[in-house]
Amino acid sequence: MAHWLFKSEPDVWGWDAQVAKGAVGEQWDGVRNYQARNNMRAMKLGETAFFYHSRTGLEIVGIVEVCAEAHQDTTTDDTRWDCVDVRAVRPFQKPVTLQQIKAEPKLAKMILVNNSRLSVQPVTDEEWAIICEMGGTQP
DNA sequence: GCCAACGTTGGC
DNA sequence: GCCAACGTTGGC
Repeated sequence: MAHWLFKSEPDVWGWDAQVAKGAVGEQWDGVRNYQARNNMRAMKLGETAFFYHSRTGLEIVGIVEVCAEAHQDTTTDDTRWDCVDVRAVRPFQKPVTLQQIKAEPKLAKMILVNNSRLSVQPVTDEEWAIICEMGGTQP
């Protein structure tokens, strides 16, 4: 199973808001970038992803899972834009900061480090395992 | 709040 | 099809 990473500004949509949605989850709407959209289209039900707080958090705070595969983003009539639904799975015991990620040589290839502007991105199995360990949670 | 990096738009 | 202009993102 593939792994992913979602970014959001916590002021707009943060981990707490995601948790409040419970098992039903919520669509990851508002993405208006083809690369990010294509990544969401590639997601399969049950695949897991990191939840990253950008701009005012700069840390990975928990894990979400895909609970509905790609469908039309209902916040727009523009049929180009799809999104998946995600629900919170569990928080990290300890958030993993961008600084920590940058300080770990094995994570130097992460898109998060090299293309900070892509809001939905793939994560390799190795990166997934390392970051889960850093966050004190099961992969 | 600033500004570099990036993606998109639109005139030619 | 090119590329300058513009808008947005996100780390600092």
